[in-house]
Amino acid sequence: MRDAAVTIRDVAQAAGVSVATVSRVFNRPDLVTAALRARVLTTAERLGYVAYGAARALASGRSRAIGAIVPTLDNQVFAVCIDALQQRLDAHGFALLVASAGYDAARETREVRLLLERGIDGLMLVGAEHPPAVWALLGRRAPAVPAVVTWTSAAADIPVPCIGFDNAAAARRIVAHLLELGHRRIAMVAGPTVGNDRAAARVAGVRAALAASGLTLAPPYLSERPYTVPDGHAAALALLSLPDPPTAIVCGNDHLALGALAGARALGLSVPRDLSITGFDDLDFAAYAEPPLTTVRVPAAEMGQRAAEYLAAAAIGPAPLLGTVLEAPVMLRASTARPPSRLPAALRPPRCDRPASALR
Amino acid sequence: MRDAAVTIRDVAQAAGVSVATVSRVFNRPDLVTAALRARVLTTAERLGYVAYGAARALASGRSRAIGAIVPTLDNQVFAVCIDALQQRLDAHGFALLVASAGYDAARETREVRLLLERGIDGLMLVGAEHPPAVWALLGRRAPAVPAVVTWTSAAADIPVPCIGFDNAAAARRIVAHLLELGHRRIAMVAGPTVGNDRAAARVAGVRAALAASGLTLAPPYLSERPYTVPDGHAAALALLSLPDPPTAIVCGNDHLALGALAGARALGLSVPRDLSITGFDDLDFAAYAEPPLTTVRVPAAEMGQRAAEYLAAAAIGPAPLLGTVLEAPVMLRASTARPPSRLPAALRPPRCDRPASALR
DNA sequence: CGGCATTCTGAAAGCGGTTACATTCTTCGG
DNA sequence: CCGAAGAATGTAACCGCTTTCAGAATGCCG
Repeated sequence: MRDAAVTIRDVAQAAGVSVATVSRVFNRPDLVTAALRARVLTTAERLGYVAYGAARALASGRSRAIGAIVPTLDNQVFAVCIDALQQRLDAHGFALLVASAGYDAARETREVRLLLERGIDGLMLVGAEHPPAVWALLGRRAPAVPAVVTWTSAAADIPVPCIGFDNAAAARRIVAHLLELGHRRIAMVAGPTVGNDRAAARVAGVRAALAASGLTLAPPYLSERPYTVPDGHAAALALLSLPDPPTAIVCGNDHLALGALAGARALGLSVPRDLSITGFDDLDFAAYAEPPLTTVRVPAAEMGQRAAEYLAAAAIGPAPLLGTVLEAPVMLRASTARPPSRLPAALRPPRCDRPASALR
Repeated sequence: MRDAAVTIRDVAQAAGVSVATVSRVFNRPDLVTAALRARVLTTAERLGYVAYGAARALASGRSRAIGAIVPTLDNQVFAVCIDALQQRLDAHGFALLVASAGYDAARETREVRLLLERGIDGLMLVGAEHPPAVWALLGRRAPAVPAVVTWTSAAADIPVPCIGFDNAAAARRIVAHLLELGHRRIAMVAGPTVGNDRAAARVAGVRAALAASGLTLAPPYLSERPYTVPDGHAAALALLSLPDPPTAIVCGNDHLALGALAGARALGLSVPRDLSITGFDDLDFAAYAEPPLTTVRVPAAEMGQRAAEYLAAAAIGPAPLLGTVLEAPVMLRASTARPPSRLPAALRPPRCDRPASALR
């Protein structure tokens, strides 16, 4: 395969020095005389020498590669994080191996193993909830492979530092906003909570805020749906066809909220006049939705950057960080307002003198 | 670093066999007796043995890793492609190294070098236009590292296969649709075309379609903007404040279109009654925008999958593929309609008896 | 101008696997 | 029952680079 590739030996020979010197020119340039260094560099350039990472990793014991596993890259919020992670890692000379686990614990374990096999020097994970096998795998190498967990701040029982935000608190704040506006019938369309501590924390936060006002959250006011726009649409339709429809719908993320917005529109409802809707993530379409979406801004890029800084450092020496809680502010926009004083016309039971189709 | 890591030698010793046998158990299991194989596997499992990729790569000459460089992961369309690429690669036992080049040729060259250094067995690139250094680097290893170029179908002068679609044709079709509806004043908000053959091809396509109807495209009807929502907003505002505003705006991607939609709304225009707007990409918010966006569906996931299949194959043996042109259908939705019969009220020059603010 | 501390540079031993080749063990045909 | 072909396993030579250690070159001081 790499038959004709230029190796360090070729460079050494062409420059009339030893391989050790060539190696030093690239790794510890300060140890080599300026003149020699220049000669080697020139020769290397001329020959088109590209050091072979595998050999380097094998000899030095570090791969200068970091792994990251996200639930999916389909969701822009994770993609943004990965983008930031990669750029920052790049600045430190690390490469990024990505894998997506699709919200599946078994697949995640598999990916961790694969990444470890690749000799990664660090690993970024999303969320606090991971199969025990993951932690076991991580600890196997000695010393254990440095890892960070993002998207969460609850560092409770996990053996690695967190760089994230408080999902529950953010959910609480957005519900508090709704309560202040006067809403009492507040429903939630959550993401799937099994194996997903972030989704669960958001539900818990909503529930806590409601409880503080003597309200509760339970099906059918609480529904769990995959994080997609069509699911948000369907969920909103279901909620709004309830005999006692909510005046506000809290969505687990912006995709669900965008769908809910469309659902409300399909029913002839005006948001926020007839119904308030909130999202979570603050993706770039959120501020430009119709109406602009009140949502929680998730510091995706910043998590990526901080994770990169931490992992780059931890790959070299001992880890200087234990936990970081980032801000996740509520972005108040036009999709929330005071609840309507009475049931919106579009939701009222059909009467004989009006076309029943309004309810569809 | 990897002091206490379990090596193949540990497994061999514990299982009472030679390292060669252990290696064979994992790579050519058919060459080992079932009984022995089982014994080795059990021992490996018990010891928690994880083969070290770097050593493997060094000894075998292949890293089983593929690289991918995209302009940015911020744009969902690329993230979707990468997600598909990774999943498919995973099925073939390959890992994925990603990097983003931020539409910057120098940065891209750097990333290619870095990836090559990592010993990748294949590389996915976006678009046909790349600095010569990239091709040089790719050919340096012998045989050359297999590469694919996505997002384009114009395989003209590039030395690697393409898996993509015809940007110009898609743009032509969407403009044809507009022309059929009766539009004559058609403007375009394009992405930055320098160093970006896709953006340039879209402009060319629009121009070709217009030319076929005796129309032309030039500033101020043509403006280039970064691919962001706010830029689409600003561009639409600029276009609509022209003395002779367009009745349709073709946008280089969905982000620009979403911004344009918001811009039109801000001016009090109703889309599509007063103005038609089209996008490109068909991101998941497009169908749920208000109004739903007429756009071109870019086969992002499919390009990722096909690139994975090709690269996985090419990494093993000779490449079985030369070029694939995928469909990029126009999705007709509600953001396009016949042009208004006369200048919309909101765009008419202010008169003394109406508030001038309508124009802002 | 010699001796010693200080730099630089080179030789060579791995790093943890893979794999060509040698060796040993089976299995049969003659 | 012997010998050879064939199957299974072991031996050891790399893969390309880093890094320790020793030796050569240089600079400084007395």
